[in-house]
Amino acid sequence: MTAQPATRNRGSRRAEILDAAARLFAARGFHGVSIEDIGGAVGTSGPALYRHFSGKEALLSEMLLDVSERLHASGTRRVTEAAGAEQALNALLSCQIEFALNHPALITVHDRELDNVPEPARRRIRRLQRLYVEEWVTVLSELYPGRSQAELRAATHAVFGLLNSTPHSAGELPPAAMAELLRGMARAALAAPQG
Amino acid sequence: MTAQPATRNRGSRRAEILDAAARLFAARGFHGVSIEDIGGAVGTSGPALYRHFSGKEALLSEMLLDVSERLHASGTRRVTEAAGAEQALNALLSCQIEFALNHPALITVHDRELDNVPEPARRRIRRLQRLYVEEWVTVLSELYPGRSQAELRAATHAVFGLLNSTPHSAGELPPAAMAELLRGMARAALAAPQG
DNA sequence: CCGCTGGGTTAACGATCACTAACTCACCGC
DNA sequence: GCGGTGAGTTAGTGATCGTTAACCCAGCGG
Repeated sequence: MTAQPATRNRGSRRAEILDAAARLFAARGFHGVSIEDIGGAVGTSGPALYRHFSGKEALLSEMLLDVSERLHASGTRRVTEAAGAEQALNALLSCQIEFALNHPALITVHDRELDNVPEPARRRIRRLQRLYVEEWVTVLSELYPGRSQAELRAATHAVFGLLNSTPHSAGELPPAAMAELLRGMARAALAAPQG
Repeated sequence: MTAQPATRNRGSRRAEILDAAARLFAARGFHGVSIEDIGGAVGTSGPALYRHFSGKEALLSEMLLDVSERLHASGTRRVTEAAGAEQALNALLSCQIEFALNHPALITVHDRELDNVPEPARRRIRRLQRLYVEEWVTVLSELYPGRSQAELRAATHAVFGLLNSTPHSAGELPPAAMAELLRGMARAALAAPQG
């Protein structure tokens, strides 16, 4: 429980706080978690957080901005590296599945607490989310021409819901099996004949 | 806006409050909504709610219990009426899709706010949710023998996530098209070859 | 006309919360 | 040794919240 008291590497405390806060926010919601709860989860008590973050909302803002940026950035990178739409879709699926399996709390907070983020950051997060969705839609419309953008957008959100179900079925299957199950279900769902 | 002041049919006020509270809880979370917010949404102000509910947690309890009961009851009814596993799955899908399209706020609250429900009611709600999932698993294991219960349970949660994505893609498609899209995606996802 | 009941009001109370203030102290370059 | 800085502490403050109390009043059965 007691961390090494000396020689903490830089910024590791911030990351530790963000991690604990993500778990608490996912479990009880932003307003259901107090500053003291977060402090207690990292071994300090209460207002010590203000040495690292300017406030509770700033903490949430940074958390969601980081998630949106990581998803969007890794999505873009893997898509441009891919040869063809088929491989691009596989890359996007891998990204999202890996994230959903390794960071279920962040995934949960990411699509629940956006409107507790104050305005300057909210717009940036929403923009990154929109760009990420459009990345999926672009790949899918190349892979399945003849289907409308609206339909593909709805299908993308549906696949996100499917993949992000991991917090609800934690422990049912070993992670590798879960990853393959989700990948197969997502691919089949996207390839389903429309209407 | 102004409801007829006299001759309210019995209990309509309770339903009105539950409806407004569901929308608010879905938008801002249980702890992000105050009693005054809920009162204001139904035209009264503040503590008038205590004429209809014993408290804020009781309101949430009744809301989630009602949702769980409706899902489980209609699921059971439609499954026993169905001839064969194929039709049973279709019935379950219809139930869940209709509910997800017509009551997105209730769906959202139902899988977010369970642990804000006090203990006596929480166990009942969890039990109903578990029975509902087992209903799906039973039908699916008849339809796809050779797949483990754990895999089918994870697949069921994944399909719930897919179907309950409606709050995220509201307005992308007309409701009928959305229903057919979701049905097709869910069926394909469930029929996907495993691992 | 009276009294009851259902549903509403405002005022107040105690708890909790985010945040600030004032202080402490280990560590580190010089 | 010594000042400075990063990171923690406790005490306190103002706001907000859930809940209760006390009061009000339309409608109605007798």
